[in-house]
Amino acid sequence: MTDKMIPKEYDHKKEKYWQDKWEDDEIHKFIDDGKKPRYIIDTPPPYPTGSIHMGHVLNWVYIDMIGRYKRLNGFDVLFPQGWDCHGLPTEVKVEQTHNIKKNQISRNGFRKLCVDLTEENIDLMRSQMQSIGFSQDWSREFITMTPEYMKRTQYSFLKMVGKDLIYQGIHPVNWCPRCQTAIAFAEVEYESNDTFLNYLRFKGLAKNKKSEDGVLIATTRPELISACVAVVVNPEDERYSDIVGEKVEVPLSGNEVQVIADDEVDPNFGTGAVMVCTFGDKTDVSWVKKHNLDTIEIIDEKGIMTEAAGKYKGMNLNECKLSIIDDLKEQGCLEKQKTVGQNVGQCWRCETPIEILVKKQWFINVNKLNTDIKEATEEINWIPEHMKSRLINWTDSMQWDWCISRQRIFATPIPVWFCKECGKIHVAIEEELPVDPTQNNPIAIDKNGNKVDYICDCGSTDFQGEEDVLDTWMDSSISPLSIAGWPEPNYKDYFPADLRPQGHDIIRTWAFYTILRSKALTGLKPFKDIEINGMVFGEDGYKMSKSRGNVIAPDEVISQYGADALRIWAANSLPGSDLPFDWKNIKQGYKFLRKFWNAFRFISLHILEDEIKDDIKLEPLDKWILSKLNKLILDVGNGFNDYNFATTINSTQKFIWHDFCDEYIEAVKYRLYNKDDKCIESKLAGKYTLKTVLDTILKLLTPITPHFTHEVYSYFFKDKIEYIQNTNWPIINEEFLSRECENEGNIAIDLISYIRRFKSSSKIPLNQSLNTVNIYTEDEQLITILNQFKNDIIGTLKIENITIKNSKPNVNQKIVKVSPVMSKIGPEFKKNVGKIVQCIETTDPEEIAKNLKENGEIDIEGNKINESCLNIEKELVGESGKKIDLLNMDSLDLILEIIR
RNA sequence: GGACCGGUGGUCUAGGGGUAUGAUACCUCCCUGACACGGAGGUGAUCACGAGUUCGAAUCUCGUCCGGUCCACCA
Repeated sequence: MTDKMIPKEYDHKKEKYWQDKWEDDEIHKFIDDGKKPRYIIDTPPPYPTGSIHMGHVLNWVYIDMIGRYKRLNGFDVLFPQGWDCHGLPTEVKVEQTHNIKKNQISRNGFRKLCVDLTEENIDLMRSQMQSIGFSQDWSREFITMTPEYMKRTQYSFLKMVGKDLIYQGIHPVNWCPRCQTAIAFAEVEYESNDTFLNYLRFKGLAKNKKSEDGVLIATTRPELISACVAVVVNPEDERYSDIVGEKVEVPLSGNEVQVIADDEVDPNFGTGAVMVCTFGDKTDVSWVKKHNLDTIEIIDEKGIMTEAAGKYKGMNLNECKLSIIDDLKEQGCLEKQKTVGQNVGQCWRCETPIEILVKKQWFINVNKLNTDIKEATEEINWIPEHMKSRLINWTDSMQWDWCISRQRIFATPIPVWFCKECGKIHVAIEEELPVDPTQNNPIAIDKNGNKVDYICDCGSTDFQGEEDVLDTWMDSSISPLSIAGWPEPNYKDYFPADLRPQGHDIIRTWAFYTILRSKALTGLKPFKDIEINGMVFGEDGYKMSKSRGNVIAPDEVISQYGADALRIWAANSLPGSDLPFDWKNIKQGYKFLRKFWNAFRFISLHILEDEIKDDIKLEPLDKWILSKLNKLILDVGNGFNDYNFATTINSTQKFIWHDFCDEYIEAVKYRLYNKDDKCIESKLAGKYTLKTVLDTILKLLTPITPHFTHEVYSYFFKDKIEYIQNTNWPIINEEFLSRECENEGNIAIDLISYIRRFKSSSKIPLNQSLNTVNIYTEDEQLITILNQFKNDIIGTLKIENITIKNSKPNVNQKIVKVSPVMSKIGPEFKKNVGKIVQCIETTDPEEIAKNLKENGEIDIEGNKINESCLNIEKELVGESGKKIDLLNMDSLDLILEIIR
């Protein structure tokens, strides 16, 4: 042990010192020499917004605990950190900051501004992560906007094109008019609000009677009326049976459309007649396809009405809606308006309502991969298990292919050119990656292996580079492949990853896409375990969000209570369960560390000067705490292996605070302060035990509170730094793992706390000695046990004289109550329990006790009940001497006579 | 509308066939040679509701209500 001054109080400000030391000494580096088994973590690459939030803290504390736990268990851990850079928010931020629009400067210029902003944000977030003590190997950092990462993303595109899984096509796509790009279904979120359902009269054009009234349709989107291509009714709906097949006239536009029948129409909604517009929603798309209807492009990319809208051209959607409603009213076509609730799909990044436009886009053929995805999903170990069904459900609900092209700038370019002569698509070759086709012409490799200009089959060398870029999820969905070094041939040494930790909000995106890509590119599942963490709620019980004003920044907590306290809060939870933020829990963690620090200071006073030897004769109480310690090693290990973090931290805290500090340390103090040479052995046993417990629990706590344990551990050494992170996880010592030692110790602890309580309630100061304690019991086993613990009992309680007598004191014990022990009686007597319990409760307790004493059991209608099935409450009766207290313990069958 | 998770002392929580764990808050007492930023006690829960299975249900089954999350979506 060191002679360094140990401060009276633990200073969490020292956390920074350890973070820097770890970084300088690279103790979290992935060695990769093949000497240790590898453990690969597919760390989430967050979007570089500039600050991390409590959700990140929860997710990364889990990752970090596992990483540190695995390192202590002899694994070579790859814990990289990535950044998912591309995407709209950064573009928007750049546009705001520089007050420009993306089209006002060159693509490269705009891209450069995005890169600069992203780098700044990564720097900020990296240092915030370090301030929580996360143990990433920063030499393995990956950034999706770097050329080397983009090369992998583009290569994965090439590979999937080669497997016929990617195609370009003209399809309706979800379109964000604000971002002016296509988005995937996974990026559409639904918001509910109220709107008007408008009832519009379409004039019938046939000459028969039935069609005179035409048809009344109900729509929430009258602004699309000029794009109406049909009216649909349910084939079973008798109201419309005569008009099906007839033509009707669309109000305002005057177009003639046909009334068709389709059983997807709900006759009970609105009027049971629907106008199909291109495109109001997803059902419109399917009707257009099914009935081979026209499409009328009425909205442009910016959400402005086109030529096809006639007089409404140039208006935005809302202006158009108001104007059309006015005109409909004027013409008498609007028969009524009714408020209805609806869910509007909107862009998940900017919350603008999405439109469905028909566009030429790139798609991944999801249907070809669905079976593979589900197969891999089943092979993966989901924690918690029930999260698996979310992915299965999502996969089953896939209707459209994944649209992977975006009409933006800051993203990985799609490595494709179009021949300006013949229009043929040319996909880049591996050798020219990474490439931005808007900046470079395609190349080819000639017979001699030299790079030459690519010539189209038609002979042209004039190419138009694809301006569309890839969906950001195309970058992040290869993260486990990228960290494994794919497509290097040895990537399978690092793939599939051992662990994918992530939130449940991105199961349908990140988890789904990663599994899809991994199966498509390698045929393998991307990871073995997927741990899904819950969301962080504010103190008010709702999801933390700026709009609710319930956000607490991690920095705020760290500056007040330190990163370890924050980590304890996060660790006290389970994967899959949402976790409310709670200052009380943070403080509780902080208090725990303070308590442990004080215990450490006490221990250090006693193990400072001596060499602690191993071959020592332990006292029964030492064996008691050591048995509990070994049980703790088992529990904590199981907790980490099963991702049951709450159990881990709870059982550790309970052990340290109560078993160790409150009971063991108190009971062993007298030995440590004893100057008598005769007691040297038990003193050394105490020191050995204290040292062993301290040493072990530091290791058990290191994954959770690494700063604290490194600080404490550093006092074990004089002039050098040894990292506890570089030691080994404690091995369970089977010899000490003994239920018997624990039970016997519990008896002694019970007795000690009972007498302590007596002192306390009798207002005797705890450090004042007791003249005499006589223990009376007729239980011989109990006598043996108490004799073993005699010294510790005397010492702890400062008892001058103690006797343990196999007899009764000169008083009477009265049996006041006998009650059944259900856990014993239940399983043994099953159906007869009712009678037995009733009998016990109605019989005089003294009589039961008498029977029990005489026969060793009682007989209730043939059922033999012995003492272990009964709880016998006794009371002492009789005069106790003035200075003598007689106590009857509930939990142990003994009587105490105490002379003060 | 569908799926999943949950409803346990004032608050949060463990457990998941034998009447309940811990934390926090509150109350009482105690400065004992690591710690009053501590310790010892105490009050406080018919485990959402209803029915069923069982000798016995917080625990299993079914139904209801409430909360949360995800998904779908009606024009």
